[in-house]
Amino acid sequence: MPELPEVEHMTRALAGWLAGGTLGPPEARDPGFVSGDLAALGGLRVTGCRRRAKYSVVEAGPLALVLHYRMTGKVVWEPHAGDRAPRARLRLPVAGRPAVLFLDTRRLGTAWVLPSADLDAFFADRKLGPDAWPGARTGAWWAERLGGTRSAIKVALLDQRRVAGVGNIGACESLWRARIDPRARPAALSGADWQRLAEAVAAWVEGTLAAETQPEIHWVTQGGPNPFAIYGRGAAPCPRCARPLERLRQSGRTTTWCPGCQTGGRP
DNA sequence: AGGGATGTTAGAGA
DNA sequence: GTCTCTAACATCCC
Repeated sequence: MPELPEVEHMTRALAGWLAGGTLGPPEARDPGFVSGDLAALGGLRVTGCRRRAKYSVVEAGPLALVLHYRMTGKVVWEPHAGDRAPRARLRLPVAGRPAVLFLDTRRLGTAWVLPSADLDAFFADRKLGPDAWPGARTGAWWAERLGGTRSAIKVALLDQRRVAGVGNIGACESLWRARIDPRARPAALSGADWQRLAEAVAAWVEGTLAAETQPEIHWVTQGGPNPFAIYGRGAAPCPRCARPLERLRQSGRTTTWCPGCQTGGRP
């Protein structure tokens, strides 16, 4: 599930659980998702936790642990109840504190242990663009980052090389909030469209963060009402104009949108 | 039962 | 180089 705000939330949780603590010997179940010398983390003191795009970075002096949650990964505190045995499990003991677990039922998530000095190269290899949040992300900033592509704006938003952190939900929700047609070509967007997009992405990130009230993340699939304005709502009436929502397929991903009020840049 | 799902990556082809 | 599509990863949910 995790997109930028969920990864931000989990990274903050990691910081609260790990910062200043001394790691014990890590243990991995079905460790094909881990690369690098996991055991070497044992005995190191965690100096900081930070997020880059949809990655969490745990820095422990000379070594860093990088986590990517893909579709179903998450981090929790031990003991942890309620999950069926996840396919992937990485346990990080912390002296005098509860252990931290990285769990992933599907094992699509990945963990890397690498020298801290190699972090910049690690992210450079992935060709990630600048983070969508935080920072001064004005309409002009978005126009510069995405304006040079001929792809539809929805597809451009998902391209992590242009701007990192926006996923399928964030793209759909932000375009709806900004009243931009997901099929619009970036060249067709006005300054006002870009400005609304800038505000919409920030509102999506900050609203999602504000909705997480516990250190352990709450997953949409754990039940409860759909928290999104339009994502996953099929042909329900648009919450803004009441016209039935529609779905599109763009570059292999489903776009939910409202043809009634998402008119910015309309082709 | 089958299809789709919040992500990334590689490869093919236009 | 840009862009699109497909497959793969593995599991769950409708």
